[in-house]
Amino acid sequence: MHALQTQNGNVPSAVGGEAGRSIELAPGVALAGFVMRFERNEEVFAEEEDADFVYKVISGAVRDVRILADGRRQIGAFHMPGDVFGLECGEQHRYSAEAVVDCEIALVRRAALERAALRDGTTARKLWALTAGDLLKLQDHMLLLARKTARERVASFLMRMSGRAAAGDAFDLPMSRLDIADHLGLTIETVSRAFTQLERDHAIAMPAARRIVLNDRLALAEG
Amino acid sequence: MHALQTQNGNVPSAVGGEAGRSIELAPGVALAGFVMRFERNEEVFAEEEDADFVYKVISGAVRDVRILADGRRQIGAFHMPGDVFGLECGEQHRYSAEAVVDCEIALVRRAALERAALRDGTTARKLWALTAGDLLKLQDHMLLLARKTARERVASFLMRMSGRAAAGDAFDLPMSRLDIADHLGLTIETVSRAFTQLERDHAIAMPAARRIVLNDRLALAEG
DNA sequence: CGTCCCCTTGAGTTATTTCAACACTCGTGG
DNA sequence: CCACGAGTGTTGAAATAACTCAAGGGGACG
Repeated sequence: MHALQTQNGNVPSAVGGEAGRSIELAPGVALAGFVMRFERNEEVFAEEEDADFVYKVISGAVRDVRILADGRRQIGAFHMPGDVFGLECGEQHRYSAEAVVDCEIALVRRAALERAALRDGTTARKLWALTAGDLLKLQDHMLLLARKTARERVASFLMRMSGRAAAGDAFDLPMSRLDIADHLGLTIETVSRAFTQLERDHAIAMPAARRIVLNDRLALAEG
Repeated sequence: MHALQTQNGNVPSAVGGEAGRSIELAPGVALAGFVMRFERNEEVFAEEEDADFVYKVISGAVRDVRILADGRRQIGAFHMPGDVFGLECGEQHRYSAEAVVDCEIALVRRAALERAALRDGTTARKLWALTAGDLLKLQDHMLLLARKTARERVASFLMRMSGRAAAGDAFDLPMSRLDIADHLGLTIETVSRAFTQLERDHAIAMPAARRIVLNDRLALAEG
């Protein structure tokens, strides 16, 4: 089975004891689970795989990926530390999830979560709130994909990835230009040019390709 | 308050008795509600409005709309008869909903639904399933917006709107080319050209601008 | 030191948008 | 009955944003 044996033959190492470490999936919703390490580019779960677990990023970053028949790739979202992902209402995952960099990820059995939700209305509501939160984020992203220019898409992306970083703060992007392009519906070249252009316009500084310093005026470029 | 008094001063007419008509929101989840008529282009609810009701299309069609500061418009989804919409986890609607054509829409008080869900785990799960279903649809739409060509977007859209109609069947689109464009992230001209092109290639026939007859080969154009 | 991977940049191409004109339908009112 | 205007859809021509193809730079690592 997958969580203990990935398709590429790796055996991700369990950390913190297989048994009963408490994982907080939402405020006030903590269940027994365990933590595993995943290497850069390792698959956390695959499309069509049974959704037996729910996941939470402890450290690192995760992308979820879907592929069109002819190879076109789309990254639906990046999951950062603290984010819960892979929570499905149906029986199977509809997309695959991969570690962007080396990760620690907590796993909770979905069956346990479902039981808790069925017993307790408050837990059920928080579960629903998780899915509803994903929906809200996706709605914003849809607007970005449908109506924003390349420059605006990259600016919006940087604003989101900066998290609580203020103007003047530096932060690191864990993902490659290709990942960003596949998330924003662009090509790597267009993403690269947008970065260059934002830097030229003093909306950001780039001490390194993946290290970003924000300027106030980036917010204006968001559209 | 909105459901009884819309922003444009109209008073939508209640139908079937204000009190206690039973509305089925999901299989096995039926609550007391009432039915109202909305005219073409009338607002069902507004962005930022308190989400006091959950809605179900009885007849007609509804679009949900979000507007960017500079006027760019995006239609997140069309809701057809049988679809539930406007179900929020938070307190406010994040987008507005408008009648595409004259509609009959059932309303259920959200408070009643929340109470039912809190009491009964099965109801809570079905509520969650509704939101999760919206999320799945939106994920497909995201892929369309991010990675498909204009022709593929229109073909995919027609496949979805055709519902159970088979090749050779005709069906009517309730919405304008502008609505379609704003749903697919295109301009009206590009949408119009894609229709013309699909007809020229015998993927569809168009007895009228909004009346479509499918051909098998439309599926190939989907991408 | 060489190789691989990732990122950037330039030049030419293309899909889509923009701007403009025109056709069609449907009410309304003369 | 016809003229008129508003709303909607189609088409053409020019402009442009993003893509494709191609080359080269730089860091990490064996």
